[in-house]
Amino acid sequence: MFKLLKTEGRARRGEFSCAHGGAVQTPVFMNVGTQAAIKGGVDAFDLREVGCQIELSNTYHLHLRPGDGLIRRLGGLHKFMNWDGPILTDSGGFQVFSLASLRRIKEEGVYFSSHIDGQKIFMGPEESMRIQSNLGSDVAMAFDECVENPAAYEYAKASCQRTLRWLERCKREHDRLNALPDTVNPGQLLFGINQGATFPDLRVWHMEEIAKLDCDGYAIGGLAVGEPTQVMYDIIDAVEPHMPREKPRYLMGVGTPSNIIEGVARGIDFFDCVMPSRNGRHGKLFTWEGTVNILNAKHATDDRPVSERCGCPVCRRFSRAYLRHLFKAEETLGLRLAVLHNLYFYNELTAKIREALDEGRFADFRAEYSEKLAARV
RNA sequence: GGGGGAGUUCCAGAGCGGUCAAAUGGGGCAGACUGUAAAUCUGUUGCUUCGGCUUCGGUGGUUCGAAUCCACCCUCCCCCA
Repeated sequence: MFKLLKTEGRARRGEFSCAHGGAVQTPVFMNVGTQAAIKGGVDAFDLREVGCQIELSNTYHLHLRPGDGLIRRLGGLHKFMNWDGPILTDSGGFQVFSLASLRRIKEEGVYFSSHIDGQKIFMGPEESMRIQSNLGSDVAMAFDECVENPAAYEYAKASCQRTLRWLERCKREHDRLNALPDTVNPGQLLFGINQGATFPDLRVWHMEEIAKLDCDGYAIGGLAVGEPTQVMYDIIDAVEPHMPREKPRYLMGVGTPSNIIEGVARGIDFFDCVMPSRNGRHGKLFTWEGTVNILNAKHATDDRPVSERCGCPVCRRFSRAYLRHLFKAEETLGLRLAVLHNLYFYNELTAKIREALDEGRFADFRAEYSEKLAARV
């Protein structure tokens, strides 16, 4: 399921397989399609075009609309969105954070009032597992509480203890569902999620506890939610030595191109982030030279592509002037092209990281790009 | 020819004696965005050597003080002939 091919320092080069993917090459960036679509008008065929290896969708959102029962009846999420590659589903734990004003947390689970129509929705570990089972994703994420930073120590402690109890319930329900005769994807894997806010002792304790549950992979959650970047790196440094070496590690929701390089350097294999799609829709384009704001006046007459060294379908065909025009004219084609470019960049970034690892020069790669990619050009 | 209405900062459009460099939209310029309630949100938008200076169709006037009141002129719109 996960094969560690090579290491350089703490950085890892690996291969991950699941029911819909022979070998996902890691480190990998998962392309985010929350509602079974990449925002900005990008579909499953486009995902192939931009080099996506694995897609991510969301339990809470698909449960609300169109409903996981419906998706199950229509043959599962892969068929529904016509993506036959690997899919990881986030559990709804992030919505405990992002929809904080619309929910109440109890021991049994979380009571949401739907952000769409206010309807009362209960989601606990078992519900999240059932929904993800109905979706038939290849990797289900444990239902957790993503705690906002900065957090009070006592709250973070009680929360990660509860998240541990929830993981035990997730595991039990997940195993039960996988064994049912009519399960959509009986090969579905389960990843546990580490929490503990910015407190190294909580993080390490929690990681050691969840490691005992023998999940198929382990994620670090609850980062990039308010704390300074250096604190995020420090927490990864603290937790990583306690993560099972032979299992994939996923840093949830992260991040900027340089966050990804720094995450790899700290032993992370999987990443996901809305940044390439959201920032793309907002006119911010990632390149090897730094970030381009295509809306800036200086691009109005620029006939060059967004990046001379980018091989993406957008840079091969269109100029900065044209892209800027599309944004200014509010043509949705602009959003689509920007998102395609950014996803291509993120997928290429991880491809280059893998290449560097394969050739034993990741340290050089990191030194060259980690800061450079944060520049604005 | 007669009657009525209107001209405000890039645009639309408030303001109708001082608290007006002038509301609010739009446009322009810039910024934010990290397991997506986000094609969203925020700032800024006359000039300035930061003391002030020049703006509300034009000219002249009333007033301590005018985008706001008066006179004439210019332009545009509507109705009647």
